[in-house]
Amino acid sequence: MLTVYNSLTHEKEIFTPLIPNKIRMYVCGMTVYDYCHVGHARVMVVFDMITRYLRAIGYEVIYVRNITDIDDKIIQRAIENQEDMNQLTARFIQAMHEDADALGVMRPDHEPRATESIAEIIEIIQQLFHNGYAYQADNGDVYYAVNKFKDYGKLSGKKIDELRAGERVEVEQAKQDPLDFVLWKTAKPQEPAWDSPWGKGRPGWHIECSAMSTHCLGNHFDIHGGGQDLQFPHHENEIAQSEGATGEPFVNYWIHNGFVRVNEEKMSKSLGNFFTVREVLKAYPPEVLRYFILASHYRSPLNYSDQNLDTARQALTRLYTALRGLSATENLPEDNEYRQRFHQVMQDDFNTPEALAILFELAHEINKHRSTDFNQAQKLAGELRYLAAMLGLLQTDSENFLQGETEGLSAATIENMIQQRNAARTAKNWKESDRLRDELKAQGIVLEDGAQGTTWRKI
RNA sequence: GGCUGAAUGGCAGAAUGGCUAUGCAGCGGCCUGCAAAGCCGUGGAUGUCGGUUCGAUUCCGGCUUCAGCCUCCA
Repeated sequence: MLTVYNSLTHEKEIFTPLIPNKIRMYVCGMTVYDYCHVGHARVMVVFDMITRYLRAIGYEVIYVRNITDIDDKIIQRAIENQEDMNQLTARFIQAMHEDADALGVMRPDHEPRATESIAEIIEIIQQLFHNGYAYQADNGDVYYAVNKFKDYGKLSGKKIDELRAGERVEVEQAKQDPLDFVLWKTAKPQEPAWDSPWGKGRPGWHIECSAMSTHCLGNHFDIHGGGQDLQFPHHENEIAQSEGATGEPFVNYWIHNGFVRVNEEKMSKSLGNFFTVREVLKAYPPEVLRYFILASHYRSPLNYSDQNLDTARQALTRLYTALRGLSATENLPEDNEYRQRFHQVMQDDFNTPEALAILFELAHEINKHRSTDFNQAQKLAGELRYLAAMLGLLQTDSENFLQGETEGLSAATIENMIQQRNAARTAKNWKESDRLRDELKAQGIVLEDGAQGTTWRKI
């Protein structure tokens, strides 16, 4: 039985899809005017984990994650760069895909782009006009009349009156109500624009998600996800738009992941305290970043620091060390205690920290058995890889992870030095053998003398 | 000011009305030429004040502190 925390009700709920065995999920993706930072990585990894897990337990999942490729910041950045807007977005879409691939994030089934969904956007705005939720102001912009939508605030727990009381936005004169938000923006000269019944312009931010999600998944679907910061106003507005246009319930389960923090402060573009994914990947293998993200529950804050990434690397090293020398192709054991517990914790709102703890217990068992009952160790290793796959972890070869790309010393050089050292050891020339070991250590290579000979790994 | 959420051992991070989280770090031992890895053992925690209870870190209330949203943000 799968339970999921629903932001709409603030409770863990038993998950029931609208269509048996089929899950339709939409996640708000990136605005592509810059490189992805760790906060974006968290969204990608978390919903990738969720998708993998849902598929692993037998659901057919249609996963949609949009790309926002038209918005104020993109236009502004293109001007700053003196770059064609489409060229700019194409560059960062490619960079995003590279980052996602590195992190083991599978591509969504659909990746709709705002600029390719203009027809759907216009259609839904027309529907909003028809239902009395939209109006065109004197300046030509089209707005959503928030006070027409009865349930406004149901996701974020905000009340319209309180929002008004706390109003501190500069009021756009054209709006009937300060809370109204734009559906269609009239184009200024030089700005990218599309034809519409309301003149040349471009879509507001919120409407694209309503248009793309319902277009890809239907008016009413199962899961809508994104970062916590989108809960208000973005997702609140999406509900108002979608339900206002279709007259149907929009989404059953809202899933929001927590923020990444730096020194107890939200990592964000506006604060400028962000680390891009590619920056982090210069210092750490991508799987370490993925592990780091999954080592906290998706709704908890995640504190970014080198120390925490170092710990993640050590933890992952322990798992890979347990798998070392054991083939992954062995037959899986029958259903067992570990697997049952793994599913139990994962089905409790995707508790990946608990799931990882179970993987460590497996690693421990493997280590205990490997010298006494190799066959059993082999089976447990198969189980470990099988369960880790549901999290998108431990999918590479142990040696690959432990030895990695050897910068500086080549594998051949290292092997050569190991041979020299072993010759010295045979001659009981400890001074020389220790010297060679220290020399390798200075290059970041650790030697381990085992029963089957000497192995090495990177620190 | 309004609304969310959080406070767990040296660090990270789960869980639970009474019972081992887990990883890293520490300590003792085994293994090793010495190490490393691994194994065995071990110390150490629930912000604060009340309440409910036989018993609360866990439930309820107050307080303090922190983060977030209320403006673009994953």
